[in-house]
Amino acid sequence: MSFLELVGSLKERLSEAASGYPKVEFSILEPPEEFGDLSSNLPLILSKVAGKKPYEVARDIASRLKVDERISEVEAHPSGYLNFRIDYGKFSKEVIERAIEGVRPEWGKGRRVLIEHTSLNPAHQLHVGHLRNVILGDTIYRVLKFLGYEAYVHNYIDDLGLQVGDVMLGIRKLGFDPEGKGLKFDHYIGKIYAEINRMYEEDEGLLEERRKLLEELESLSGVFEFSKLVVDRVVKEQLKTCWRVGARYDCLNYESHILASRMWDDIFEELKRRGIAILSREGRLKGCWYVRVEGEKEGEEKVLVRSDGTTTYIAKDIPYAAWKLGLVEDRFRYVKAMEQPDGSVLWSTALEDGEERHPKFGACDVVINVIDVRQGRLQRMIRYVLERLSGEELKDRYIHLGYEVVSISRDTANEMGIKTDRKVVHMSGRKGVFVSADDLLDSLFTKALAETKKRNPGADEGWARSVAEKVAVAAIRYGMLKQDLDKMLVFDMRKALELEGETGPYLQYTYARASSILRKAGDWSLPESFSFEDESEFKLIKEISKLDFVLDKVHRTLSPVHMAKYGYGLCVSFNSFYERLPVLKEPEEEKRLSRLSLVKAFESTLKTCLELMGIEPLERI
RNA sequence: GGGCUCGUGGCGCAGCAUGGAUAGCGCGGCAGCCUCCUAAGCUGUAGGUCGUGGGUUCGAAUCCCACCGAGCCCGCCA
Repeated sequence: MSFLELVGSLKERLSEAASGYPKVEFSILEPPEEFGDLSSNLPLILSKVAGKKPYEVARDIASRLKVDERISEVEAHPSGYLNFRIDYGKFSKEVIERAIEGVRPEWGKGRRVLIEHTSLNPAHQLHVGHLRNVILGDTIYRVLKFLGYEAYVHNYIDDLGLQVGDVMLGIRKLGFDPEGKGLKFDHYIGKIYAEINRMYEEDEGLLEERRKLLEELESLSGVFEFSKLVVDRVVKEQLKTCWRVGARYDCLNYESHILASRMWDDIFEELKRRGIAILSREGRLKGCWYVRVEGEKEGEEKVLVRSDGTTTYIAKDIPYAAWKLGLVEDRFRYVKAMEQPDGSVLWSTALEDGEERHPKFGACDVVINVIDVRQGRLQRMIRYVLERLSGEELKDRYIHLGYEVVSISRDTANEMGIKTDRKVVHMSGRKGVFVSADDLLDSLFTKALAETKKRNPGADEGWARSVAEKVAVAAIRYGMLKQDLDKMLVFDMRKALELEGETGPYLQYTYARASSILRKAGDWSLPESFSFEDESEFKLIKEISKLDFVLDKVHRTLSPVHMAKYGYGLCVSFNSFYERLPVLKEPEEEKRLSRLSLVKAFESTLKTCLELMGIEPLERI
């Protein structure tokens, strides 16, 4: 029985014991340590409706309560709480055995989920803001996959956007070096992109040139052919960065393929017919087709089709979203684009000549779009249009997983040569103001390599480099996950390079400590019965048992912060156990084997937790 | 102007869904701990009007309202 199940069972038993009272909502929570392992506020709530003193109700319920055998003590506290103690003699065995077995809940079995993340413009390299997106999306993917979902990761390539127009114009004005001037190709194109944006300020005529280029791009001919080559090279380089931090994808969806599929034309007809898309005959939107969300005021309209007949971003997103949900037939063809470092195939949509056999993409039960909060309104609008179209409530099926942006701290901005009085500086690829993801990873690698060598004098160079790379990724991934989605992440180079305290490397270090004990233990097997006596052992067992409790929370909230905090807490518990009690040197056989089992259970649980966050467990560090 | 989000020790954050028992953690400060399973660690200590005011309640960091401060969105860009 896990912690989640224990809480569930306790709640049921409490409801039974309180059957004489009105039915109320109550909770089971963890009290401060001296009050026990679990407690319930049921008597406090009942006292209100029953008009009795909380303590009285608590004693009454305690006397009727038949608890699970894993609960050894029930106390009606004068405060009105019911406090419980876990019988670790009984609880430990199943917790440890289950942890070692690695049982996993299958809450998503039989359900298809589509996660879209990354989706950055193919006009520049990734900066740390994009990294937050990639890492959040990838972590949610890992968790949902673990929970038994049939999960697909999609990366949207906006190959017809303004940014591509900028790049094409930039190349025309600045020239094109197929070698990328010795830079990583996405870095090179990013420089052109920033430079042409600077040039607009001096020469407004360039904007007209770009408009013509965009028209040509949308016609899917002419400059489009060349842009495709550039875009694909940039995407490939961006993917290298994403792979480096452990992400993987199932399919790249190209905007040009959505356009070519003519899915929009059909949906547009339907929107017109149903009166969802409205033609503006006068005023500032004259000649445009727009939507207005019910209840919103005049002036809140969103244009779908411009007066010149071209479509806006939101219009192109509607058929794509409908495809994701299976509201329209799948008109895409698919080809194998490349193999990824994890060995899986990355597919791509195609215009024609697709593979006959391919995984079934789209048509998912749940769609999760990982996009920063600034697009919240647009995402709600897309969902609104889809709801009008399908007549279905999509709140639980079409989810915008919004997160706050990453900005740069004043200190780091100053070090980068950006003068500012403000507390933070917002990143902008267009202005060339950003912290490069590749550069950050390189800096972290260099620092981690020095640390690894310092701690392992004479170690093999290849081994040290491999460890350093994994430590670097752990640092960046944990750093991105440890604060909740609604908090702006202020990037500070000094803090980002930290490898101590609540960081990814701390978790890896703790894992290595446990691995080291198990490696040196030789042959051993689980004892008949466990012998634990120390508070630190009980605490660790309890933490281990909480894995599915935490998974449940992440599943419900889609917020990986809970996984991060859990992994950290698990390690804190282990380290305090580690510092207090010997394992290998414990003279009593039963205790030694019990502790070894506990270490094994911990190692197994932390491993799961790390893998869900995309952090490599390291046996030596 | 309308909408969304955030405000918790010097700094960075958990806790808020489901109100309750001394408000947790990391960094930084101070004091300790390596003849012992990896000190990327551990222990102790100092430091908090939970933005402000009001309301609901026996009880509010948590729920409601107002205000203040910060950020974002409100484009025929994406």
